[in-house]
Amino acid sequence: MALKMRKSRVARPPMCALTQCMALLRGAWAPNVIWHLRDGARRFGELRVDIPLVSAKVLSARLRELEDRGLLERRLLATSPPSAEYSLTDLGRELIPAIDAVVKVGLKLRGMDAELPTLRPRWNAVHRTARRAG
Amino acid sequence: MALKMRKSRVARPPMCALTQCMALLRGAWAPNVIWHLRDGARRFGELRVDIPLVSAKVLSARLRELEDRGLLERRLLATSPPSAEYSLTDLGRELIPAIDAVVKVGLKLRGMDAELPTLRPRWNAVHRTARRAG
DNA sequence: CTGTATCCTCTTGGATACTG
DNA sequence: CAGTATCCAAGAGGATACAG
Repeated sequence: MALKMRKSRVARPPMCALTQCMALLRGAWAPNVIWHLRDGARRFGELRVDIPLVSAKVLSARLRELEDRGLLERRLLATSPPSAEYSLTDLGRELIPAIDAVVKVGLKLRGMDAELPTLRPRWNAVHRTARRAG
Repeated sequence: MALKMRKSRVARPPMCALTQCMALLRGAWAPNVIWHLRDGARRFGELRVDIPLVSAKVLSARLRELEDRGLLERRLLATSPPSAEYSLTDLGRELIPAIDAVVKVGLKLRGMDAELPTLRPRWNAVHRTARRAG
């Protein structure tokens, strides 16, 4: 064999931790939800305004998922029009630094040159439903 | 209205930067690929060993995607069994801190209590193909 | 060794309509 | 307001076979 194999350069803990932690942030919206809860509780409708392109169904699904994983808590409010508040748990707050790092990189990339090369899986072509008569 | 709306708490730049940057890391394997290239070039087969559960097709697709986005470079080697090396571009290297933060959080979560609650979309139940007669 | 092609499944996400 | 239900589309990913 012409090349000698350079193998097992990483002891594997980082890989698993990365995959597992990324699994917590799966999907297009989970990080955004956590991000918008970083300063305190928000209500369902508020999150829909914070994250304009997300549909009610997906936001609902993400919130439930993140709740199941113990990253956030749901609190029913006994108001006249019934409302709900979502807030991060301590576990959920642990993810803030990671998301923050991603945000920083994202900002830096646009700042430097960074085309962020036409990456709009389709989150640009939608825009119709989410912006409710705004 | 009983509650006053607390809206536009975020000026929106972070949200877009988050989404855009997360789009660069889409999928289960893109972050792992970048992570395993952080110390230098790796060949296709080496990456398959580094990231044991990834299939050839997906690894190929991710590599091409990341190449298209300018995050890594592919270099054909004129060896007797033809081989290829992948290495991060400067742009790709920009993402290291973000991934690093995710890894750190992942490690901390397992360290503290963190069940990382049975989150194995299916990356645990596979294991058959990727481990080639290991 | 380095991929690609096909086929198939599961997940994510959107649109719309509907309930409490 | 806060969701849920249904239907549908696109993407991610795996298995297998095959090509350069």
